[in-house]
Amino acid sequence: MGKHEAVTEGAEGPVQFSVDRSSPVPLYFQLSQQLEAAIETGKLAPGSLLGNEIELAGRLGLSRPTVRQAIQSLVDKGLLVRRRGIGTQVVHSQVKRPLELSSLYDDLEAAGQKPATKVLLNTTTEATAEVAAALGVAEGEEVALVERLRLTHGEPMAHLRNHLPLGLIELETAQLESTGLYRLMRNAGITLHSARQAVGARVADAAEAERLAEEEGAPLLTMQRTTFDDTGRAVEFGSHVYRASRYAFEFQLLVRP
Amino acid sequence: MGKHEAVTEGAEGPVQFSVDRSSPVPLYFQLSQQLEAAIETGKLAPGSLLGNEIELAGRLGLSRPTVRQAIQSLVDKGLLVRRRGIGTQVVHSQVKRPLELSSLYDDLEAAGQKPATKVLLNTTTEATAEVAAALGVAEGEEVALVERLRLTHGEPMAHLRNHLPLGLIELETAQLESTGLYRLMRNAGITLHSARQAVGARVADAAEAERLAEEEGAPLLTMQRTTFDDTGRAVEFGSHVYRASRYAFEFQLLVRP
DNA sequence: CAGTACATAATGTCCGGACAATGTGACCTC
DNA sequence: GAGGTCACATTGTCCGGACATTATGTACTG
Repeated sequence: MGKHEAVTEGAEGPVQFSVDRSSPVPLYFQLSQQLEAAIETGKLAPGSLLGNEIELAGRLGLSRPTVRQAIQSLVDKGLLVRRRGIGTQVVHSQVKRPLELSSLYDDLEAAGQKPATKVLLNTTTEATAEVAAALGVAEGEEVALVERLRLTHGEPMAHLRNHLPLGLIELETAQLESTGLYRLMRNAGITLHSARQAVGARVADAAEAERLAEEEGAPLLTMQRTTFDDTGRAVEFGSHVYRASRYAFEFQLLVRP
Repeated sequence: MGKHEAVTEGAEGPVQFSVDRSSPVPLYFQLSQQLEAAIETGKLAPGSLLGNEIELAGRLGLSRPTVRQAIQSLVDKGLLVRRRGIGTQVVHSQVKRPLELSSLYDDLEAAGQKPATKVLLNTTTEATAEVAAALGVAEGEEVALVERLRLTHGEPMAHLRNHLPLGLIELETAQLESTGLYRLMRNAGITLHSARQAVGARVADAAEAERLAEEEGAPLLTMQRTTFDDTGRAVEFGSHVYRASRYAFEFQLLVRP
């Protein structure tokens, strides 16, 4: 199969793109990945124009809709901005990543913190009113309960309590200690779709302080999260407490046009 | 101009859609709005199939790409889920709204809380190292500074401190007390694009406690936010403190597939 | 010199079709 | 009856074109 190539004027000379029609990877996806890589490595400088869609399509041997689909996916990610009559520009700010439904485990791992997990509890319990409402089950119904302590550098960082409906996934303590809950759920074939979160703060009582190696009255960051799969089922309800002295939520968010 | 209509089987009978080709509103947008309205009012029941794209297009007198564009926008909003070989389903969870770059003012107003704002400070100051780094200006450069107290039911809820580059917008105290900062910026022609946020917690010191009518040692929720416009300029740096006893961040987020 | 009108360039919208990939269910075979 | 095979339905990808809309710059006009 022939490879088509195209050149776009970057900051330090031209940037090359090419697509492989014999690959099973969709053409628009090939292009969007190359564009994203070029942007992230700085080969496409912030603020620079991308060159018009028609010509880019022609040079790559693609149709304009395909090129547009590639560009659109990066616009949705916040990496590009389109201006009618002007062109498409590389956004010029420190966009890192938008808010994702990532687990604390993944966050820490990405930050190179090598998180450790200690499973305090892995059992079942009767759903309280709050848990039942969140998971959409009857009050008093049996649900899975996991309590974990997340540590970095041997120091506790957060206390995580999760309730899950039964029959969804078999949680083994060993797995829980070696990876994050979301990864386990994804591996079990559950398609995470959305989550509803609430973030607040309170001060530690004696028991919490003890668990987290803080003093009584220390500030704590709290998060409650209900996660849904793509059928709309609630698949997890989490009630977490973080030491404010050691953790803060950081995220990027995009304005939907 | 002829109107085409289409019927999709909903929960309690058929749902009608129609597009008006004489309208300047894009066809895909007309359709997506009607679909969204039907979903929100429950005329399209959660979990119900949408009917295949080809037929829907035919009945509306639209092409399939146009119908797909309408559906895609709702998939991006998390309202619909596509399954290859199956069809398009109405997601059936309590999706309310994804995380948006909304101001506290809008949040409270939407919740029917009638927020009041008291401007404590509306002046300029020299940028500290932190502010300079966030706004991308030189340390010591003159920037605008606004401090506001946000109240509901006569009770303080949050202390808001914002730094802005000079020359971007003229902030008048009267306007600041009657609406939110983001709305003022949008009205001034600034296109908000993305923001980087950090949410943490700490306990109140004596001065903060006094300002917020809390006691010393009370838990506070803190947020720092840098907002960028679509050219990548930092247009605002906010450093806010909320009374944890009266406020928590709530939001919905979607998993990007 | 200022203001308008026009040409130009780029993205936005829309069409009609083609083939591929995938999940479901029915049918058939053993 | 159990299992595999195949037809079918549906979304996924891609094409090539057409016209509309909007912003920019230029040339013309008063």
